Amino acid sequence: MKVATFNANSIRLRSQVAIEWVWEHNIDALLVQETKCEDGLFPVSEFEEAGLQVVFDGQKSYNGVAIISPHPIEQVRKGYGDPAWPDDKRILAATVQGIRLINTYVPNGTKVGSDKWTYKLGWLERFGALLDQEIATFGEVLWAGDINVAPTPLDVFDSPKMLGGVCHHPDEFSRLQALVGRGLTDLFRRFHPEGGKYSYFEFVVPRSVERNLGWRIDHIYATPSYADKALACDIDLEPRKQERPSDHTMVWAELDL
DNA sequence: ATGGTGGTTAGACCA
Repeated sequence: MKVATFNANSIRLRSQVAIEWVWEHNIDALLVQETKCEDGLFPVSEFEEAGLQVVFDGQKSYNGVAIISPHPIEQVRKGYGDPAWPDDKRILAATVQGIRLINTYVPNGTKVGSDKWTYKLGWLERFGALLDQEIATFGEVLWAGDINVAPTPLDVFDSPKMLGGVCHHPDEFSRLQALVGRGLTDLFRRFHPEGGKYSYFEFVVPRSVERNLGWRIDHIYATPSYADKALACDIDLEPRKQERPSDHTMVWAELDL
C-alpha cells in the first residue's frame, strides 16, 4: 500500500496534476484537502476517464476533502455524521484495499487568539473522539492530511521566529500530542530524523521553495501494527516546483500491507 | 512592523 496526502488548493485547477502523480508513483490512495469545490462541481469525470475512483465531501469556496484511488473506495465516512452538528468539510474516511484511511484538513487558525484559533484548538480536541471510534471499529488506521501544525523545531524553517505563532504554538503541540499519544507514529519523522524537509511553502515568501523556507504541516500517522509495516515515507518536492503549483506538495508513505 | 502571492469569486475572505 502506497498512500499519500496533498493539499490541492483547488481540485479543479489541480486534478490533472493529481491524476498524473498518482499513476506515475503507483499510489493506492491519495488523500486530498482544500478541494474548494461544491460536490456538484467536482471534476468526477476527469478522474473516471483516467481510470481512477474518487469520493469527496466539499463546500463552496473553502475546505473540502477527497480520496482518489485506482481501487474501490469503500465504507466512506463524511465528517462526524451528526446532523445536529453541521461540520465544515474537513474529514473524510474510507477503506481502500482493506486499509482504513482518515483524511483531515485541520483548521488553520488564522491568528493566535482569534475566533478561528479557538475553533482550531477545539477542533483538535474533538477529533480525538473520531480517532477513537475509527480505531475501535477498524483496529488499525492511517491518519493523514493537512494537519496545520509544525510540531517540533525540526518542522519549520525558523522555529524560534515562528514559535508562538499559528501552526507552531505550544497550545497546538499539546493538542496534537494528545492525538498522536494514542499510539500513532509520525511516519515521515521515523524515516527522516533530520530537519529541514518541508511540505508547504508560502506563496507570499519570495522564492520560498528555492530557499527551503517551508513548513512540515502535512503528515501521515499510523497505528502500531501499520507503523511496523512502514517501508518508507518522503516528501516529493517536484509538484511544488511546477508551473502554477499548490502551495503544498505531496507526502507519501509505503507500507508492506 | 508590514507586505509580499494565490484561489474563489465578484468585494472580501482565507491561507
